[in-house]
Amino acid sequence: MTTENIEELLLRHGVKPTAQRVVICEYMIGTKSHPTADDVLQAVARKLPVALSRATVYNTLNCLVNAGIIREVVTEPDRTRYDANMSDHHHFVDVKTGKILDIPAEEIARLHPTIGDNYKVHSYQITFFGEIVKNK
Amino acid sequence: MTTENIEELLLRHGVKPTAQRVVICEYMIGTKSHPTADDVLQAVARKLPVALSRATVYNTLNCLVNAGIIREVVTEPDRTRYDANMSDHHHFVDVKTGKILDIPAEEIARLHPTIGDNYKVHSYQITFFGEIVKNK
DNA sequence: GTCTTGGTTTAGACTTATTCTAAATGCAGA
DNA sequence: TCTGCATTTAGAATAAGTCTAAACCAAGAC
Repeated sequence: MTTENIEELLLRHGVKPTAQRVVICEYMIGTKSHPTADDVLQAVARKLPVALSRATVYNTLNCLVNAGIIREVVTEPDRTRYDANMSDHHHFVDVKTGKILDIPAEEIARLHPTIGDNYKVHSYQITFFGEIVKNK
Repeated sequence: MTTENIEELLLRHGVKPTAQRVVICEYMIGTKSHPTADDVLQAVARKLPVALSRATVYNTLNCLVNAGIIREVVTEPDRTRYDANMSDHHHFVDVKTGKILDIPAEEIARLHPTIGDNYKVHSYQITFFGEIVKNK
């Protein structure tokens, strides 16, 4: 994706495309990994002519989340990861390497708690976020 | 559950039942909430004749997790919650109050992303933990 | 072109959850 | 009773993330 396209993407979501935001967004769109804020800082800092502040990385990531351009992934309790894949999908965490893979929603049916084709599932967790309609 | 039963439970799982562990485990078994380590400390500290150290609460909770007596619940990125309900279930987070409810696995089918009987689901996330068998 | 305004970025201080450390404690077995 | 080893403790250390106040900068007003 070109820089101009990134700028358009940001504008379309109501985010003013500053240099920092463009380069962070570009990185997020271009990676399939699920980086932490610190990963983003490491990867992006050198691409900017000026110093990039940690606070700006956090600001920008939160900004992109609020704009609906990326989403948070909560798999570990001590750090937030981010994912620019906004399609309907879930996550598979390799407990040995910590690697996180995207699992398309339509593939879920094949992933039975016992054994899938490509994955051996030790455990899984479904978390719903929403509102209680009728409280017992 | 009586204190003797808690001790037996701990022994059965290979955990030496010290006074601190018994009282923490008892609290976990007795609550349906999903307390943080700090919640546990607040609730349990007064029940012990001696001071209870924060480190002991963390040690004990990790110990109970490793023993398979309780499990971690990861719904927020900045704190770990614990759950003594070891049955096959998932979680519903009320985004307004932060309240966490247990959803039995067999009830999942009724919880469609659109609307359930009792819950309005805004979003949900499934996270699998396991090993990659065949890596593409 | 300059001035003003409001949003953005910055460095560093701060907060908060969790882990680490080293000393004190206390049970279990000899 | 003595000894050894796991457990507990208080407080220091670590690390993710937020806050703050000052500097910066782009866009519109004049």
